[in-house]
Amino acid sequence: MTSEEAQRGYHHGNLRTALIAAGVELARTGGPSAVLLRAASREAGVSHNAAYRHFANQEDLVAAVAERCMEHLGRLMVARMDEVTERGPVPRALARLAAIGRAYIDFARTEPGWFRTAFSSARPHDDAGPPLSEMDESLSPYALLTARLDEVADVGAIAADRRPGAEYVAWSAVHGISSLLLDGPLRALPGAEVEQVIETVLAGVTRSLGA
Amino acid sequence: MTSEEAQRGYHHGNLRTALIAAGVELARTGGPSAVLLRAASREAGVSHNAAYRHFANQEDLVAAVAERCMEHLGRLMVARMDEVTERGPVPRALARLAAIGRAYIDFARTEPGWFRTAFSSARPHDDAGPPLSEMDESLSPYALLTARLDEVADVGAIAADRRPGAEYVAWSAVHGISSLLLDGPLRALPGAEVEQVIETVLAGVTRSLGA
DNA sequence: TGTACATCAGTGAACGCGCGTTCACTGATGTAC
DNA sequence: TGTACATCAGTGAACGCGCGTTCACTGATGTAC
Repeated sequence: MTSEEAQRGYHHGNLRTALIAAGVELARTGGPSAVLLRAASREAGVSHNAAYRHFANQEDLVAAVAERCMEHLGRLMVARMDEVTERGPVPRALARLAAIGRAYIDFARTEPGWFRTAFSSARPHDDAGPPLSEMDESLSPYALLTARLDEVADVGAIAADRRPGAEYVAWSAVHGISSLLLDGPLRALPGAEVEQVIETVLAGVTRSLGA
Repeated sequence: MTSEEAQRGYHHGNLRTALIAAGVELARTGGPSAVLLRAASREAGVSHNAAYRHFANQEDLVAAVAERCMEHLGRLMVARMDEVTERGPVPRALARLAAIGRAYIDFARTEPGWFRTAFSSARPHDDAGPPLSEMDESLSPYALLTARLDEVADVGAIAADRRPGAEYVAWSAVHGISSLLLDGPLRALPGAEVEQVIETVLAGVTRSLGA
């Protein structure tokens, strides 16, 4: 049902998918404010009000595009995590944690439009209840981070009293440096210095865990 | 010269100041994208193209407004820092550092429009050369942070090898939690939990210094 | 002190732009009998 | 298998909106002599 539908082609059929794909491309270059109904329709080769058959309004389209951007981020994190080659349990767990942090930062730097879009309309994170989105939960950056921290705790590389709230410390640092490199006063920092700053921040996170 | 000018009133005279003030109010409610030439002119009670006598274009106005927002942030940081009552050198230095971090986060939460605007057009941070802006350097959040870290180092509460790059670790964590609370999945977190998260992050920063 | 003139700050009308959204419509697809 | 009909997906024209920016202008301010 889903897979045949996705193959059917544009002119009749999966316009919703096509519009989201077009929106993702617009977001890539121009960020969330470039995700316009008319532009996406144009890109999809369709009249500019056909979109209303698939989205209630522009906000709806942006939300769908944002979800795809978040998925892209999650996928990069998983890919980088899986590349880790360390063998010992402790080095491996720490390397996997660092890898997803690195991926997050790299995503912000190489795909700033997607990064900004992903967080422009993020739904609130609710602990209970059915998910508000259709996104694969295993690609959620937050879920990935939690799993990594659990891993680190499992191998005993983090003091028990430092596990609670560790998500926020790690996420804040990584999200913060990403934002500062994009929008902040670090925007024009030369490449070599950027590398050093990233290393320092990631090391700071590890250290704050008491590892 | 500057002070008489600033008192002269709107209708003839310091329209530039009036437009920036109007822009700051617009930014407060609607963020950087609400800082429009026509809206600011309207607010200042002037025809919508009078602004071109004082600003080259809209971007110019936004940059001026952003600078004022950054000043507001700096002022809050200084005020909170000066409220610290701790007496011993080490607790005092650490409390002053935590106070500016708290102020930064509080500013983001209570004045999200200003916070976003401040970072929407931040000029690159350059180490040498004349300042690109007219902003009082002593109100620069970065300068304030550096001074606080120096203080902490001076009283011996931070290992010498951890001082380099400490700005980035602290700033990233504080900026990150601020952004996540505004735009990220933490947006809808209940107030009590927010307090706890902030405490955890600030504690993580202190810990990462080895203090 | 008075006058001629340049300069400066603001006005009002107009331009073109692209957007979101709504309307009545058309043509294709699917379904009941 | 054929036919009538409902439903669905897309069209094309139009609306109103507010914006940035430019133009020729006017009236006030300041300055040289």
